[in-house]
Amino acid sequence: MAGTQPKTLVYLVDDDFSVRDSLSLLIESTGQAVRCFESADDFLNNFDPDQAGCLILDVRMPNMTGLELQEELARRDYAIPIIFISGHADVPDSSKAFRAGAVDYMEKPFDSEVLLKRMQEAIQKDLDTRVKLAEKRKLKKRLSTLTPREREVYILIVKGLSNKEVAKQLNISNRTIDVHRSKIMEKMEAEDLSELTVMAMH
Amino acid sequence: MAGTQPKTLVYLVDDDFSVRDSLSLLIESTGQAVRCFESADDFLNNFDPDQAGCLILDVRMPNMTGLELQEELARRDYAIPIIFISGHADVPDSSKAFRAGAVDYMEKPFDSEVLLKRMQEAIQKDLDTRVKLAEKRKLKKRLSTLTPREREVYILIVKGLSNKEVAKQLNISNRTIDVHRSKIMEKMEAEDLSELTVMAMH
DNA sequence: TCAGTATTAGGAATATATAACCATTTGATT
DNA sequence: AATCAAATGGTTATATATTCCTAATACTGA
Repeated sequence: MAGTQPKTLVYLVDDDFSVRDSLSLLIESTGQAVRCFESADDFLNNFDPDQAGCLILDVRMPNMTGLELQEELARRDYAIPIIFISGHADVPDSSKAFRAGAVDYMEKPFDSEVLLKRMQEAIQKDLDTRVKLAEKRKLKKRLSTLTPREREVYILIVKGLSNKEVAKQLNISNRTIDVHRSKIMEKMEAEDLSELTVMAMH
Repeated sequence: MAGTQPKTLVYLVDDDFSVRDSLSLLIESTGQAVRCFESADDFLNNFDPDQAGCLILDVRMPNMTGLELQEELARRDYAIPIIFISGHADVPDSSKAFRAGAVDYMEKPFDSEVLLKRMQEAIQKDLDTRVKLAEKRKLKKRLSTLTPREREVYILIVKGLSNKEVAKQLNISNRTIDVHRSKIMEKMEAEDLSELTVMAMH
């Protein structure tokens, strides 16, 4: 089938070939697909933003470091969970990574079991994030189909106002609110007020 | 006035007197109240769980370490934001602290400005958490006043079912649902269905 | 210019929710 | 035994929401 992707993909970025080789073998032994990159730029030019998974990232690399790549991804609003691997103890780097949302920051050599556990955690985190993001986008898309006036009415309705109160607030007739309301329910694909209220909370 | 507390309080736990002395001076210079403890046990025996603020915590201490204190507080469901200060670079400790929710892990000597910034961030985080927690408790308390049957009806109502549908589902008359519904709205202190729905989402 | 959409509004019929009365049954507490 | 809360149900009336019809005005894009 065209466009078929593995369910999840682990990106592994490290300038050291032997690390890429051994880690990719380790990860693939669990049945998890991996794609290796030898530099941050290599990753930036070839990763697929729509692919769910996680990023295992070396801290020290020539040109762009792992932390710089983390910053760049944040600038692009690409929130893939990152597990840092570092050959040298560096508390400030670790703090920076974690404060920017890293899943973990592990020193080499590290326990393979722990890495695989973190990897699973990171992948699950990404899947959860993507589900929520998809929901949000769907709602945003529906919201964008509302006319300006409908949006005004929408806001007042989910605040809990009755049609009558909305009519008074906007100084137009009840009948008009009825029309707006039914259009809103239709466009937002809501069955009832509860659904609409839940949508409005995101 | 009896029971008056400073708005926020910074707990400072470090076995080194000179650190307690200089840091408490630094923090108090910003107008922020501080309370010092020379050990984790000293803190555990004397802190006030109802006091909003944050915890600045030394990692290495005799008896109970900072990380052990963090674990103990987690066991007690006491989620005060923690800023770790450490004299020795230790990436595994840093990772452990962050993964357990620490706000930061700073190496001595550190920039005073950064510490004060983190402190403000941590205090704000605690205030936010406490507001949300208070909301949750309020709703939980109201929920606990519902009878079992009312709770059943409540769940179906916030799912978006109409009274009629709830009646059919529970196989009782519409009238009874009317009664339950009005009791529920009264007990939950909700003005309208929207409010009830919002409450149910927490 | 024509077609479509947005915003406005009325009437009428139906469905649903809310409030104010009522009463019965059951089970627990005093 | 008396009392109370919980759950049940009925009647009546009013308020509100939903759906069906209608149509005027204004603005926008083909």
